[in-house]
Amino acid sequence: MENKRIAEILSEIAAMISLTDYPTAKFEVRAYQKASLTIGTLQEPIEEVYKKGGLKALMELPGVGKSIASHIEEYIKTGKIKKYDDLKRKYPIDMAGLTSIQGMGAKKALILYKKLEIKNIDDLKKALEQHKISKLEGFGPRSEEVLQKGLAFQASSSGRMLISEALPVAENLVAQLIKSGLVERAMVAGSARRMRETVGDLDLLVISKRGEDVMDFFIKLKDVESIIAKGPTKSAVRLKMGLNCDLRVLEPKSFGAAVQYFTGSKDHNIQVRQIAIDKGYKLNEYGLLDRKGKDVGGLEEEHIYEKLGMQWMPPEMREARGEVKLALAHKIPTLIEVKDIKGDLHTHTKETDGANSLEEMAQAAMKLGYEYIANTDHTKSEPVTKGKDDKGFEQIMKKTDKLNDSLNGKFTILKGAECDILKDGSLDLSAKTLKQMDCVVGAVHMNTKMDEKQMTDRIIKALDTGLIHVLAHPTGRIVNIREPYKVDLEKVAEAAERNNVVLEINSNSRLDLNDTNIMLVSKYKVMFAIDTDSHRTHEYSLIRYGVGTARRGWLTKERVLNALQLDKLKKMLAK
DNA sequence: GCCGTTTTCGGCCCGACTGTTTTCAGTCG
Repeated sequence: MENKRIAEILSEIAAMISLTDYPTAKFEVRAYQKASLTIGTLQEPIEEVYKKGGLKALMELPGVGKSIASHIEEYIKTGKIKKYDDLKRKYPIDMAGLTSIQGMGAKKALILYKKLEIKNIDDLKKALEQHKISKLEGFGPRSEEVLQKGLAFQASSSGRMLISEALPVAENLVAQLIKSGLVERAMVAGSARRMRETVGDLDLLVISKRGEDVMDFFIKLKDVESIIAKGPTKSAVRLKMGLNCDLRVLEPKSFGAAVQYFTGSKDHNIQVRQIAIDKGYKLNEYGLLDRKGKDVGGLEEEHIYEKLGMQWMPPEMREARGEVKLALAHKIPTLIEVKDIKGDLHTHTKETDGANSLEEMAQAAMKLGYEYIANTDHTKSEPVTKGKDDKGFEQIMKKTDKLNDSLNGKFTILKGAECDILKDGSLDLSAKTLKQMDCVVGAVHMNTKMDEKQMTDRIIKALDTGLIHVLAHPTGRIVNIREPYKVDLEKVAEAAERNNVVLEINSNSRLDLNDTNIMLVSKYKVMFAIDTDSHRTHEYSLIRYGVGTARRGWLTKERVLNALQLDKLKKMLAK
């Protein structure tokens, strides 16, 4: 799976083009950035897209035209892109790495390269330590401070990758192992199976009698960058996408115990092992053994838990947050599943910053078996997104009515907006416009650097208008990129309960609310909406990560608004 | 470089903020 690498190359090309000054450069930059975003969020391996439909299929991706499609083709065929290599010779800088630091763009990176020969993050660190940067023209002590902070934030999140980037790669590796014919079973374990929001490495398990052949096959896969260790039962490799991956080959009789063991979490396993000890057993990755060393566990993970007097529980719950107690009491809740989701209440179109038309978004949702979506394009305070004013939304709503008529009730587009909650807690559209909408998603995007009380008051004031149905990404964070703003979530939940406002679990790269926040606010009588915040049709597939996050927060479908059928949903929204 | 109720050329999101300046460039959203 080369999606991440290709996305990175495209974005690096964009950065390098931004250093040139021919007239159309800035538009080219945007084109490459857009294409990078498309490939980066694609859940299907780009090689598969190409294999199925060739160059034409690539060109159907939003923002990908003839030229970028042929670059991608070149990469799939040869592992190289000439345009990229040429630019790289001109600018031998780790653009992707350096520009990933907040406060550093392509132009600054170029100056630092020319003046101080800074090529990568390590060079930057050294230059900062020696305070060389503040002495440069155009830079000052504040510049050093900002970059220092950017580096620190990056270091605190580095090495762990967003689940929606990591899991498709893991699943693709599993698919290749199964396809090889060398294994009887294969699966993803570890934190990826538990749907943790970020994962530090990938753990794969297979059953096979041909361990050495499996390993030979595994280390030669195209995804592998280098081999860290290789043996007949355990190998570890560095993947090109930037994570390490462990593969274990097991005998069938150990599979259940190994799946349990390697799924974790570590703390969960410690608790489970203690129960095994209390019952006179020994539990390890090879089996559940009685005092005589006889394996009594059985072949599946379920058998292990059963034998210990516990109910099996979804991997998402295994974080030692009380699930072991529940399992012993046989009170594990039935968690929400992807198939329970009936629609998406937070979507964008190319009217603002999306890539597809409303019709395309609706068609794609229908294909998934959804009953409805809410169209929630941006409002005017965000010119970046081409955000619309009252007039703009009147037009969008008219179009939506027409489109709904043509759909004959087979599918429903709810009228809405992702309405900015402004600095003072007021809303970015008039009450008159908002009252005409079925689903208003309120969101904080700007002026996020206020203190906790100010931010909490701001959000509560917005909720108290009674005009908001869903509070989007309630803490404003983006995983690995932006920290949450300071806000008292419990007070917000209290206001949400009072105003019948639904709290969002954003499935996109925000994963906001996250698992612990969901648990925190669950004690209030609030509903949740699991949305994808899709800006292109294929982002609907991110729903599994929102559902995974909800499951990590122990949510059942009864608490999820968009698990309701349309008529019931409408009644709830009307409240 | 992409894209098309403006359809194969000529548009394409732009204002706020910051730190460095002294009228602005770079970055971010």
